[in-house]
Amino acid sequence: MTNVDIATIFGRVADLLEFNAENAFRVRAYRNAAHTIGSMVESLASINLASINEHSGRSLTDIDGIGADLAAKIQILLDTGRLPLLDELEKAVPSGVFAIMRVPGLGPKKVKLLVDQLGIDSLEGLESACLAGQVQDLKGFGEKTQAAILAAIPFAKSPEHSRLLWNDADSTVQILLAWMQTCPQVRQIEAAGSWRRGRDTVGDIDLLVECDGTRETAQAVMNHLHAWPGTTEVLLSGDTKTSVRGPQEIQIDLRVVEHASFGAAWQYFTGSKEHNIRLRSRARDRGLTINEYGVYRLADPGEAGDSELGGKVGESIAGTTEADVYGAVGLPWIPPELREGGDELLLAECGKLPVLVTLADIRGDLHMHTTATDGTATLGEMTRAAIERGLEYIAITDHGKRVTMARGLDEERLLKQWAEIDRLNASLAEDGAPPLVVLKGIEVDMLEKGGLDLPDDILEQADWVVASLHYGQSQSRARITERIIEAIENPHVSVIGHPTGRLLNRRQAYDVDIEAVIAAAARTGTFLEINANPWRLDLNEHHAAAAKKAGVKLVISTDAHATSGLDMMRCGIVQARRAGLEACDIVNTQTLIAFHRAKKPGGASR
DNA sequence: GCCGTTTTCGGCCCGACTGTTTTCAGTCG
Repeated sequence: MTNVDIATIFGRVADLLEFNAENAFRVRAYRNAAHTIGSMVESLASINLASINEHSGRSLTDIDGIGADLAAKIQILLDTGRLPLLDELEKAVPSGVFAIMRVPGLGPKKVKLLVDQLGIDSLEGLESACLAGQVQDLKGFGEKTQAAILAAIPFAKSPEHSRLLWNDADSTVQILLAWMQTCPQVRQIEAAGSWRRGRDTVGDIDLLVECDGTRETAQAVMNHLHAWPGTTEVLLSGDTKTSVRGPQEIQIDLRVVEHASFGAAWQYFTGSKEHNIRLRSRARDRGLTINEYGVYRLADPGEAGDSELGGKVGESIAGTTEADVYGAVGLPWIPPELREGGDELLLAECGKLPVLVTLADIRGDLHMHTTATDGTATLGEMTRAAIERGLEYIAITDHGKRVTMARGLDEERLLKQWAEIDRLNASLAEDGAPPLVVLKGIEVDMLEKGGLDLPDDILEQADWVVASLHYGQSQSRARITERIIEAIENPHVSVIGHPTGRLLNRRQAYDVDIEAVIAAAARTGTFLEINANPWRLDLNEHHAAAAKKAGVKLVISTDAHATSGLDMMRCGIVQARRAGLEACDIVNTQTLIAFHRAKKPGGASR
């Protein structure tokens, strides 16, 4: 049982408990546990073993949100691979329920009614019941609800709606912001939600607009979104809030607020939900309450009234800016990338928030391809593009010969490329200080049978060696882990490229003991990559944070296959920020001289 | 089901929108 297995089981228990209308806080406890466990790198099995053997002070109940009961359930899962509670729940609930729950507008209560009263246990059954007019007669349903369900069934039937990659969502966000700014009633507009927190994928887009506070202007702003050429459908529209469907089926939520509430609303709509729950709990402890309109004292509820656009009229403490909202509960402003309901409030409280790395900190890019293998730009073109972007050094890392599909380089072609790089560097340096230094690199492949696809006597001549695993991804966890650790132990390997191999929305990571990989990297001084390609973002934020904790330095690289690929660096930066990384944790924020000093001994030095 | 410089019991974030209602429940974020 891996952490992910256990998290999945707890999530399923939460779903089923919710369907049974169990205590909402019990449901939340299972969901929280699933979320926490799913993002942990340290395996529950090893924590459990350590606590049983009593040679460690750490036990399962030390994990935030895991009490005696859940700890016992985790142990049962580790011992037997099954959870009796889940088996029981699944026996009592028809399996088609989860498909029905995916119909927008149908939650646990309504679905339970459909199941209990009409015996519906599938989407098909639901469809025929609607067509027969049976659904509208149920208590709490009606004609409109029945029609809405019927209209939404195709949506629920279609294959899992995948979330947008952050980079794709970002493009839509930029277009939307520009469009909305052409609306004269818009005084200020910002995007919030998971896009702002920089999650690797984004489920919907949240926009926040400030206007003068009257109903008419709020309506005009919402109408402007309805009129956006990308809007395909208006899902709902009230006094201050509207939702539409946009390109690629993405849902866009727009909220209109007054100036005095803008910061509170931005904070609220940025989330995450868990972060907001913790922040609001903290407010309650201090006799305050936070909503999207501001921070208020918890006194004289009778005095509270409503303004035209909603919100309490009473003793408001803060709300104009986010910093004021955090300040009202005694905290400094917290960067959105850290707002996931982990330990960020604690760090903020004791003044230990990291100073997160920014794009401006980056001096080099250490993973890219050229036309020598599967890139679309030549060595010269990539170099010019890097200079235009203000980089001080780059490493050319075309594929090694194992990647035959990309015409991977053998010894002869690689040495030829390196000679070309020597000449290029010389010409760049002709007029004094070179604008940029090109490093002689290679992306070697970790072979299925072990070892690398180029020999050590070649690799020792390189400035920079990326080792990646492209083949044999379905091998066992033990075998894949062994292959990667063997590469880490090679003195010439500088960094492990995209260490887990995931492709978002397309392919799972290969099965690898990432804890062991991180430990080996720490032991040998090998770097780990945060691959900035929007499909990869690999390592993910949890792994990258664990690497930092273990003392491993990270490299953010674009893996560019075209000059435009160099611009993806910002995606990697966002990922690194989510991991809480500072400039000093990232190798390619260093000057070229410091970078050479930081590499492990074994490679060539310039 | 978790959690505790007030607590081992009694709390647990907060509000908009819709449809079905006649004051509110369910859903969603």
